[in-house]
Parts: sequence; structure tokens; C-alpha cells
Amino acid sequence: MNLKELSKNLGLSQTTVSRALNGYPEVSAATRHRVERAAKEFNYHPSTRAKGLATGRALAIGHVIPVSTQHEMVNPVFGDFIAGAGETYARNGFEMILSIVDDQNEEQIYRSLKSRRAVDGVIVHGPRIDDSRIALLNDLGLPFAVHGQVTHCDLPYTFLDVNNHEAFEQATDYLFDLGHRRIALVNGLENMDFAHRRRCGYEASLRSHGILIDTALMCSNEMTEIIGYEAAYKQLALPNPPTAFLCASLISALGVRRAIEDHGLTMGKDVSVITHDDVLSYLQNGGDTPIFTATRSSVRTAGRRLAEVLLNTIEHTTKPPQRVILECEFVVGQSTGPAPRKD
Amino acid sequence: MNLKELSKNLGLSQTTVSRALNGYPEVSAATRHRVERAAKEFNYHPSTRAKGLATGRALAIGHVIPVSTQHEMVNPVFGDFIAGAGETYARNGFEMILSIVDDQNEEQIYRSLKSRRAVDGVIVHGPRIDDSRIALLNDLGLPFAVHGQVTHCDLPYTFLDVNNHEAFEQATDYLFDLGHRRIALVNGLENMDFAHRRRCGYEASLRSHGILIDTALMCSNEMTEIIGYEAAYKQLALPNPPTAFLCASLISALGVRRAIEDHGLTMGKDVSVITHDDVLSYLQNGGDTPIFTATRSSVRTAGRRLAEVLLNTIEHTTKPPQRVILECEFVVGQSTGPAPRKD
DNA sequence: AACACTTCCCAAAGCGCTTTGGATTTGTTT
DNA sequence: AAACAAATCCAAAGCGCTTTGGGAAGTGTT
Repeated sequence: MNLKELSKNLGLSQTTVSRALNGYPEVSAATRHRVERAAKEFNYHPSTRAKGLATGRALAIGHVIPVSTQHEMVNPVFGDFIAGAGETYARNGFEMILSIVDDQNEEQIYRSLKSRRAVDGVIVHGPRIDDSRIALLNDLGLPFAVHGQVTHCDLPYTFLDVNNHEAFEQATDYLFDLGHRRIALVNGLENMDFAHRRRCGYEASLRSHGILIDTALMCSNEMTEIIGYEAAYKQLALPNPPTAFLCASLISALGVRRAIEDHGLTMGKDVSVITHDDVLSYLQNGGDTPIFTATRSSVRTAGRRLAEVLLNTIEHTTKPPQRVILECEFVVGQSTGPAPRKD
Repeated sequence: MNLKELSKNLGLSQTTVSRALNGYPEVSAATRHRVERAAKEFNYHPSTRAKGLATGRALAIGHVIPVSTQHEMVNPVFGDFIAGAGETYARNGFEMILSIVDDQNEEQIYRSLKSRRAVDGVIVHGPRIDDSRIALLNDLGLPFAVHGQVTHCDLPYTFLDVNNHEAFEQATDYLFDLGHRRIALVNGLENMDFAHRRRCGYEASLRSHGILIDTALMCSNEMTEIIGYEAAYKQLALPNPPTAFLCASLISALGVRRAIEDHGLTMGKDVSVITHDDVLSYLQNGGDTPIFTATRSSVRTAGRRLAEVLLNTIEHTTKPPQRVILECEFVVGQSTGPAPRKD
């Protein structure tokens, strides 16, 4: 069923039917009602492509997920983020177009999305500290919103980020107050902006308490269970091992806990752990009482909100870039306790 | 830059330029070459929408991800699956359109995708044992391919599935051969087809060895760490506890391990564990030597393959439905050992 | 030189929608 | 009752592409 058939069926012109369906005022209430009923009856939906052609809008948002060719990692938070964004699109009649692309061809994808007019805007995932995509998208004139920030970028741009610096500074402070002085950081890859900011927060806290920064207690890598395990295992074997860990993700934290236990120690007693918790739907931090003390911020909510922001900037192109920063919730679980006394 | 401009620029008609770019034989090699160079130079890409309108093909595949309103779960394997499928689409000039939808509105989405002609076909995710989507899509005449199977479905349909029955039967056999007689199953939700099949495989093995099936040793739920923990913890507290566990996912298995340790037991010695491993990029089963003994099958590969199969059926509509079944690899890790002797 | 093929290219129609610029009818005002 | 405004509706153009149905030029054949 298409417009032509529908309007013939109703004995109206395509113009009138189109207007009735799109809420234009030039049709009488009675006609509109009749048209709407018929549309429902015949299960008529306008062709997205034709509509897009005619209006010049794609009614679609692109998500370009970079997959590094080196480590073939699909970021685990991406599923939940996408789910959140998807809710927003569904509510607004938009579609989500997903491109998984290795970072070699990333620029190419953006150019192609633009010149094919396939999307009205894009979400930039996984910004790096010195990300060239901001400049590229600005040049292309393709509306975009970033999930995260870009440290070395003077250009104004629309983004939504968690306050990573604040969260990790606060978490480190908390450990300090519990008496910990040897605090390790099991971070994500620090060429990623979020990880960089977390490290800065961590270091800021240490400095403010006059603790020397020890690079042996810091590591930066992919956030997997294994890597968390290996990093923590190694650090716990040091002559002067850490009494507390700060982890970038719940998955790493699971590895860290395993390492602690493999050293015959008990988490929350011998060694404290704080992790960032993205509140992934399939990896929850305990039930009613959290297992890990955590800096918590739902990535799904982030997806929902950022999509809203992007649609908004597309709607009102004149608006200046929007900047949204979400504060983490600090939740105390069973993984932290006073630093053990040195005997 | 559009076709009209490009052809004016070249002093050719739109027809000729279009044909040159699409590999039709009616243009001379010299002209084709000239056109291709110009297209590259001006970074010309045909508008997807216009092309779609003209050809009647969408050059897009829909992925409809059902999110149950009850538990708000985003299946963690979905990220990797999507990444695999995305590779295939990229290679074939297709786009992936993602719809996250709560299972209430699922049917509506398929109808809408069809009548808006937004996609050339869809991938059906997370089939349930008695899934109405197969019949619906058949009725709609929307090409589709299922990731998994549907037990109660007589209609022929295209799918790709892991041999879940075989894998879990084999795993149970393995535990039996190690001397285990009390073998617990920590399964996924058994209204999902894959979980149902795994349970059947498990039961088949028990029966073939003359072991009574004990419902106290079986549970079926969402595959999270917490739930795995709680299920295993409870079962280990039974008067006659299991000496081995069969888990539906690596995430559950992590919870099971934690429960084992919280009972003061050692995995691989006191209690054995076998899990299914989807080879998720962010949750690997150990490094060189696997931690868990596992039935392994890469969900990313599955995504790549199933997308290929779907594109193929769309290309050759006459072909009968394709059925692909992947066998799991059985890998022995450190989580299994001989059953402890009863003293 | 006339004819039939190729080869190479083009004008125009059409995909399904929106939107512009009227036309027609109805209602209101004087 | 005439004049004007408002309310309704319509025909046709246009969005950027593919594709049909030729037409003109070039190649051989006799």
C-alpha cells in the first residue's frame, strides 16, 4: 500500500492525504480522521526512503563503532548504550544505523555517511584523548554528539560525559580516608579519553594527600577479566604491594578479586577494591547490597540522554553545542575496608 | 555532489554516468574510467535513499533486538554477534538497522519495517521455543534468518545455530566419565530455544547413564554473575550437593566459581565446572590455557556467517531455506577434575 | 554505396513521497 | 446580494537515482 493507492481508495488527492497524516492544518478534522482510520486499516506506513528523498532528512542516526584491528575488542558497554539510544530513537521515529568499522577506515565511513545522505547525524563512540574525528565531522558539516570528551580539542562540540575525574578523585580520597597509602590503578587504555581523565583524578587525589605516584601501581590496558587478574596478581607480588585497587570496570574488578583470592587474601579485609560500574544489565554489581564499592553511572541512561541531545541539536541547528556532564553516584559495598595495619 | 552535477561536470548524461558507475556494459572502457576518476575526485556517493527508491531495494538489513520489559536485559552476546554481522554488511555495501524494542511491540516493528520498505531482510534474535515470529515473517513476506532455532515450528526457515544439544550432552558425558554423579545445570531461561536444547542434551546424557534427573539440581534464569552465584550457592548447601556444574555462560560460571569459593571449596578439585563459551571479545576464558573447561563457539563468527546466509537468500530468492549448524569445540581447562571420593 | 550490426550515448519516465501555488467551496461582512 | 476572507482540497513539480526505449555514430559485408 502506498500513498497513491491510499488516496485513490479514499477519493482524495495525495496532497490531502499526506497533509492529513503529517498534521498540517489545511485539512478538516473530519477528513483527517477518515484518513487516519484508513491508514491504520490498510497498515499504511510511508516509505522511509521516499520520505527522506522528498524532505531531505534521513530520519536516521548513525553509530560508528570503531573496532581496533589490533585487539578486535567490542566494547562491552556499547550494547547497553545502544539500547538506551534506541529507546530515544523509537520514541522519535528515528532509525539507528550501525557501522562496525576498523579504525583504519573510520574516516571513510563518516564521509560516506555524509555524502550518501544516509543519516541526519552521528554519535561518536569511544573518543580518544586526541581524537581527529571532531575536526573531521566539523569539516564535513555532519551533526554529531560525542559519548565522552576529547582532552586535546579546542573546538566546541556537543557531548555527554561522566565526570570521570571527579569520580576517581573521590574514590581515591575515600581509600585514603580508610588509611590506604598504597593504592593501585587498574585502568583502561589511556589513549581513551575516559581512562585518561580517570587517571588524572586518581593522581590529583594522591598529590593532594602528598602520596608519591608510583608507576609500578598503575597499569593501562583493555578492560577484561584476564587482564585485570594478571595486573593485580603481579602488583600483589611486589615487595611493597598495594592494599587497595581502583578499577576501571566491573569486569576488570572481577579479575582483580580473583587475583586477590589467589594470593590467599580476602577482598574487603586484606585488600580493598573500588570499581567504576556502568550498570550494565547483564553484569550487575550485586543485588540489593553491592559487592563492590563503586562509582556508578548508568551507561544506558547515558545513551538515552545523548541521543536526545543529538536529536535536539539537529532540530535546532542554531543552538550552540551542548555539554552534559553526569556525576557518578558513590556506592559503598563490601569490597572496601580499613587498611590493614602493618605489624 | 549528486549525479546531475557530476554528469554535467563530465559533459555526459546521467544515464551514462550511472551505468559507468554500476558496471553496465553499455559504456566504453575509456568513458568508464573517466567517470570513475571523477567520482573519486569529487567524493561522489549515490544517495542511498534515491537509489533505494529507484531500485526497490533498501540495501539494509534490520536487526530487531527484543528487550524483555520484565528484566530489561540486553543480551551480552549481542554486541559480538552484531560486530560479526557488521563485517559482512560492510563487505557487501549493506547497512545495518538496529531496533531495540520491548517484546510487546515486536510484531509492530516487523510490520513497520516491511511496509516502510526500510530493509531487505531481518535477522531474528533470541528465538524462543515457541516463537511466533517465524510465522509472522513468513506471512509478511519479509526475508529473514534466525540466530538459533525454534523447537515448535514446522515451517521451514533459514537459520544458523550452535549444536546446543550435542554440546551439553557431550559436556555431561565428560563429567560422568570423570566420576561425577551429582551434576547441576545452571541454565539460561528455558523459554529460550538455546537453553531448552541445552537442557535436553544434559538430560539425554543423564538418562543414557541411568542417572535420575533431580530438579533440585537444575535452574533456569537470566545468565548473570549474581544469579549464577545464588543458584550455585543454594545448590551447594543441599544435603547432597552437586560435585559438578554445567553453566550456560561464562558470566554465570564466574558466579558459580565465586559460590564454590564462598563455600570454602576449590574449583577443579572439589567441584568441577563446565561452561558454554561464546568467545566474547571482552570476556575471554583465560589466555593461552583456558580457565574453564568449555563448549566453545564464537558468536562473532556466527554473526558473520548468518549475515552471509541472509544476504545470499535475498540475492537468490528461489533457494530453499538454508540451515547451518555449527559444532562446538570442547576445550579442557582447569575447572574440571575427577569427582572427589566420598569418605 | 547501401545495408545491417554494434557500440556508445541520451531523453524521459518512474520510484513514493512532500510541497508549492493555485482552484474551489464555504462562511462572514457590509 | 456582492465582496472578501477563510477553509479545503488538488495538480504538478521536484527530491536523486535507475532503467527503458531509442538515436547517432562507427564497423563490416556485400
